[in-house]
Amino acid sequence: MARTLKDIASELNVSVSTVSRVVNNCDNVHPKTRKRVLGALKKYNYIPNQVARSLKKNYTETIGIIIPDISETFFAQIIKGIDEVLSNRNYSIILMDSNESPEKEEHYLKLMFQNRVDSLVLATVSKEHSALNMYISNNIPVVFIDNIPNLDYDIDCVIINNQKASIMAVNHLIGNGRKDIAIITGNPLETTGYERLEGYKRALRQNNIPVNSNLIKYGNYKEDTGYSCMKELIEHRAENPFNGVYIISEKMTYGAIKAIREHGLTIPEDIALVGFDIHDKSGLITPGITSICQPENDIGKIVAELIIKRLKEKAKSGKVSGIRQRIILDPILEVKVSSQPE
Amino acid sequence: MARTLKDIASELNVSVSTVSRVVNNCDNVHPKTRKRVLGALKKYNYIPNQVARSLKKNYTETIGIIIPDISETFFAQIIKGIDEVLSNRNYSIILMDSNESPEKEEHYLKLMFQNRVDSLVLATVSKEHSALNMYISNNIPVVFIDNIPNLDYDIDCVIINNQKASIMAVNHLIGNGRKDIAIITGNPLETTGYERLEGYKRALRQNNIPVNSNLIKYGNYKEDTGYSCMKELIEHRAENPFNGVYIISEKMTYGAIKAIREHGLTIPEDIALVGFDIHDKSGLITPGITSICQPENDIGKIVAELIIKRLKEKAKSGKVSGIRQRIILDPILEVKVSSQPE
DNA sequence: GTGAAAGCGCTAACAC
DNA sequence: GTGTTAGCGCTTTCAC
Repeated sequence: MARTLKDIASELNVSVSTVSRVVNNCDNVHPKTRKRVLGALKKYNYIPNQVARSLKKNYTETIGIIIPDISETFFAQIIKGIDEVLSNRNYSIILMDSNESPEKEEHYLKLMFQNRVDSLVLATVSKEHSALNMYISNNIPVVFIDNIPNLDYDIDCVIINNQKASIMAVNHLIGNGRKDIAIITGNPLETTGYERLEGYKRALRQNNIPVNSNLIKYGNYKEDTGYSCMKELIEHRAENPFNGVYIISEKMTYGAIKAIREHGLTIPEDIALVGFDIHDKSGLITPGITSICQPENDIGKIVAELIIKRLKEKAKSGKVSGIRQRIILDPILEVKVSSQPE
Repeated sequence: MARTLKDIASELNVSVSTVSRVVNNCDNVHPKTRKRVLGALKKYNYIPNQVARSLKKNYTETIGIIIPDISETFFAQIIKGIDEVLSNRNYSIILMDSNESPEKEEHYLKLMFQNRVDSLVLATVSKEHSALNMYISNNIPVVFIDNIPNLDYDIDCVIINNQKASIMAVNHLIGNGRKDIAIITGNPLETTGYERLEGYKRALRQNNIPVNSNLIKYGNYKEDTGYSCMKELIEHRAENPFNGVYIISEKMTYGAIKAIREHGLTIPEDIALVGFDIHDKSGLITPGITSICQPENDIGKIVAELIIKRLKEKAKSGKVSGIRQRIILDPILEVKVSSQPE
């Protein structure tokens, strides 16, 4: 079973093109012939070879996704959103997990290209984006999520307003009576780290609170740095007191909470806390963590729609045209107990 | 940039085969020629077309993974394990999320085959496995994880000892003084649901505790059924009292806890609880949830190694040979507060 | 309405 | 050590 067009054709004494026409539902096939062919297709359980098709048609109906950590709910949900839209159109997803490593990301960028994905979704962790050139110069649409690179050409991206997210978080803490607010942010050379830090500073300034650089810690989004940054903050609490903290990633938030508890401090009494991307639908975490959340499913769907649009343009005009879009969604502040007044 | 072998060849006035030899590091190329070709390859930033290669070589260096829910930590971690091993060997992963739907699974099974994946990893949610025939009859190795199908031929799988998992969970509850133990399990037509339920019954019998079918509830692994099953249990508590519960999936555990809290009951005082696949490294959930855990990373790596082995066999003998392996790993019981004596 | 044939980009057997 | 050639399975143009 599942042989080639040729097999089916010679079985029925028709030409491959006729069989191909039936497979692809083209007209100009006699109803009788069609019926015969359809029968044989069924009988031999024929399934077209996408590889051959791709080579011929010069597209693969495949899109690539490179993300830093599939086990982060944020990315998993985005993938689900993309998958929902794209799988209906018979696209397949090639997924690679860079594990926060720029080297792996670069390797994967090549591997994806080698696979000739029609389009790429990238949550970059790299500062160096020369490997993207092959996509750009070959007219392969790239859509950025989460982090966006600093490039001298326009890009498509679907992100949230990161400054706004921070302003919401910090204003909320201030509104609840906290003035000495620390932040655990990401690498400021990445847009997410940078923008979220900027928003934090802006919010403080707007409230006439001086920015204390000793209350700014830089992690790498992973749990252990959330832990170590918080530990440092707590250990220097005498010189640099704080009673609120804002942490810009899911896993760092977990690590930070762990550190706070280990030091016998309580949330929110000693430290009011706002996290990021905390999904605790069932309310299992006590106290409930106030968090900035991103509309992952929307992001995924919008990414998919944008890709479809770019691919259509390309099919029409031969190249990715249209003005690149920065689609910026609003973050959501989910208020729970961790940030409430004492 | 990134053109074809032909382009490079005509640029240098050599044949495509020479260029191909250089690209593939074959010998029988004059060092001088090699150098020239290498230079051109670099200059034009040549990246081989995997699609053409796949068509010619009759394998794609691609493996497919179909799972029911990428946002479950269990599956995400398995994928990371597989990826770690396979990406080093230049394999790419095509991922599809069936979202617990048998229809989607079947569709994806076809789509994967159409993509001519070299091998398939499947966590099936279906009772009907005829779509697997195309893999079997075309000698494409399939490795099952999590759930295994009831088929009349041998299969490769990497799973945990599900009966043992339940026995550990139930014995632990009994050891902590609970005798009236409920279970929220999965569909008993699936092996995970069935085996975990069997283990539960066995453990009770071994302890001379009668099985009360009113304390057995069937969910679908998702959060809302964990919630509704627990609700039912609690509402019929007068007739069918219980003071311990064992829940066989991550998300159902979350749902169940939510229901327990909403009814004003406490864990472990009113209900001692053992969950499944709960990863709470930072100890955020209070009380800490005692849980059966699976060694996901190991599972992923073993799956990948098994695939490599099968693919090697196939390369050698032309077909997937060797006796199919059921690799059964031990579950781990992580004891926290939720199951401790009052 | 149908078939013949070229060709997508590559590999590999064979010839020289 | 290098080139020529056939062909992987398919789509599509062009004849008829």
